[in-house]
Amino acid sequence: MNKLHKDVSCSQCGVRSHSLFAEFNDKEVDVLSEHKSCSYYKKKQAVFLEGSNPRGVFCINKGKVKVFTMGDEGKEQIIHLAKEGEIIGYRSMFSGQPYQVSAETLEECNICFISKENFTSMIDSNSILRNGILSELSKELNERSKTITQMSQKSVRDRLAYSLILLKDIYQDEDINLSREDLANLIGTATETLIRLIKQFKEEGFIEIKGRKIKIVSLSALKTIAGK
Amino acid sequence: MNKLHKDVSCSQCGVRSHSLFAEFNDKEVDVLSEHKSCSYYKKKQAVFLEGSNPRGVFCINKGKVKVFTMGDEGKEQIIHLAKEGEIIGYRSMFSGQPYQVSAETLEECNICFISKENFTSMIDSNSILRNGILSELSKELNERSKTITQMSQKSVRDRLAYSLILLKDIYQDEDINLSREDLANLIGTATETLIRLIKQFKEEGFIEIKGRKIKIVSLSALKTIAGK
DNA sequence: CGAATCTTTGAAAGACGTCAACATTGGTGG
DNA sequence: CCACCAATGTTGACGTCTTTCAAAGATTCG
Repeated sequence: MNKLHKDVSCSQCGVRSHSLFAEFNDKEVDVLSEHKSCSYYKKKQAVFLEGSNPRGVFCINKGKVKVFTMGDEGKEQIIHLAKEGEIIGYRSMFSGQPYQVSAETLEECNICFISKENFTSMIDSNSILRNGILSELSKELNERSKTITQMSQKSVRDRLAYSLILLKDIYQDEDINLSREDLANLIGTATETLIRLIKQFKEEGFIEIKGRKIKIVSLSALKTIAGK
Repeated sequence: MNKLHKDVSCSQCGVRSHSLFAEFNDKEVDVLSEHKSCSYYKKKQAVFLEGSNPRGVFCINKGKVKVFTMGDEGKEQIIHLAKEGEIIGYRSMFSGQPYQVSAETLEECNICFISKENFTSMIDSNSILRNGILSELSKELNERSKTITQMSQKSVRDRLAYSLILLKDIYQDEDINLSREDLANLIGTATETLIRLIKQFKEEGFIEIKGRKIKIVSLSALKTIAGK
């Protein structure tokens, strides 16, 4: 990716078709495009911070972002991994609260910004977008219910299997490329415990390790461990 | 409460002012009232079931309801406790999925039902309700993020303290009256572990026990344990 | 009053976190 | 381009929190 970032027009944006803006007509896309601004983010750069006030939403054009909260003892809990096409940062916007989570890039990213005013006016005038957002929020709520249940009822080993399946979806054909610490913070365990379990999975032949990168060899085995 | 339940008019409903319908004008309240139907639910009665298809939303007029998922091994995880004035069951409705959670009364309840058609048409025509729902969904999402973090980072003891604080809010001046199993399923632990910790809290003087009922004596001590 | 359900206690095993030491890696400046 | 340092990853040992199983009390409700 070029460090000298060029604005991408929304009409040219390859990931728009997978986003909440997929159903926009040409006119709406143009309006959107006029009102957004794009930025290049380097790896590990903050997108927004827990406690600050939302000024708009972020649309990921390229790259992956982790969304996390900071626990009382300063340990991160990763709540969500966002990839190309996803919009982040709108939840707290609707509730009028400061951000309850932080977002940080996991790799180099292009991320567009749409101001609160523009976004809310789009919602008011566009029932498809509105319904898309309601649907999205509802699905996320369901996902988080599931995560809560997992956290409280499943062993770390089971959760690792489950998370690897999730990550497969996010990284597609690429190898999974997260720091051990991030992976541990996603699963909700200590880094050392995670490392031991990764080793187990490798020895059992479910995954391959190349440095920090993880390649899933037997998705089906992982699914068996992860449960439903 | 009388088993022979009488329909309450929404205009007469004492808890409407704490609900999403608080901002409705007289006309809107009348429309709402016409389209809803009320039912009496006995204790431990199902309101809706995980896996079934949403046909509308439920507005709690009286009583408390637990919302929970069933983990792989058949253990409940309570996601939320709903009380008077709350509307439940609309999340899956928006996402077009079957219910991902079940809801069951914790005590005798009066619960009104509003059909999907009526509810969505209200949303479409009423931007205040719409924004209220967006705000509500967002807040819940934030709460669940916090719960995930708690589940993964806090000890059962800390979580018990936290949950008791929450329950104080729900039961107000009444004593907390949940089965040990429900309390364990809220906190995400085994019933036996919960019982041992309750005993500890009693011995430490934070709470009093009267049969299954729990009375909070020192909220501040619990807050210290629960953390931020 | 008795059956069923809920609650409590004990004992033992296991999962997981923490601490400490060591190994490896990747990025940076020389 | 290399060498070095800081950050990241790995391993071992140990303690403890939590679960599980089993069984005995206590309540509740018909």
